[in-house]
Amino acid sequence: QQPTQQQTEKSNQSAPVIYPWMRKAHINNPVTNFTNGETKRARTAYTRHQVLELEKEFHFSKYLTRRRRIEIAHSLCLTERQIKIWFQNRRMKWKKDHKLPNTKSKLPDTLPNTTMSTPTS
Amino acid sequence: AVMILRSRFLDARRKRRNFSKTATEVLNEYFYSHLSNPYPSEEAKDELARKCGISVSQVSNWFGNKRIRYKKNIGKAQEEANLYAGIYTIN
DNA sequence: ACGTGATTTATGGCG
DNA sequence: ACCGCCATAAATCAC
Repeated sequence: QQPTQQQTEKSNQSAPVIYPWMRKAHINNPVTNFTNGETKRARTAYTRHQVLELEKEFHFSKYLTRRRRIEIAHSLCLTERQIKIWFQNRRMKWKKDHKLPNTKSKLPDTLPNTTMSTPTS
Repeated sequence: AVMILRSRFLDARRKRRNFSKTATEVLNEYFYSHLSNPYPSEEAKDELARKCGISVSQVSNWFGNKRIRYKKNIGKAQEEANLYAGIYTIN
């Protein structure tokens, strides 16, 4: 067990730089992984039933009243916060799906000049 | 049961394809030359998307995946990817 | 089987 | 104080 090597090789200047963005974030309610000693963040996968119901509700209305949120939370065994966040995420997804995938040029109109050179699809 | 299988057909990720080699090269070049802060601005994403022939959200996906997967390594084959930026960290 | 692009839960900042 | 939007993290899916 003597790694008598200091790794003073030529490839020395590369790896060890750790910038702040590389640190872990959001490491709460971790799941104890014994096999590797790793501590992973738990990400609960909602059941098909839960998603189906949420999806139905979303189709009915994109926004929730406080009252409705409480009802759904109880009926699906999720927290109010989870319901709220699910709807937020769902709205984001809806926006992504719903906006035209191509020609996202946000140029309003009123082109200053007519030098538009053949958009060509 | 059939419903379940059916829903998988409609998933977009079904049709997943890898980006072109040049696109990946462009993205990696940006990533490694901004290793200290690999968070492209909206304008930078726009330009990367144009250069790579992919959408802006695909650029965002790529950087999200890249950051997480880089972190999960730190000092593995990541050194070897240093071929891209060398030592000139522009940030 | 694994690599990689995409999607799904979840956080935090800001308005 | 609260809630929505947004960019992002992290895990996971699926080809």
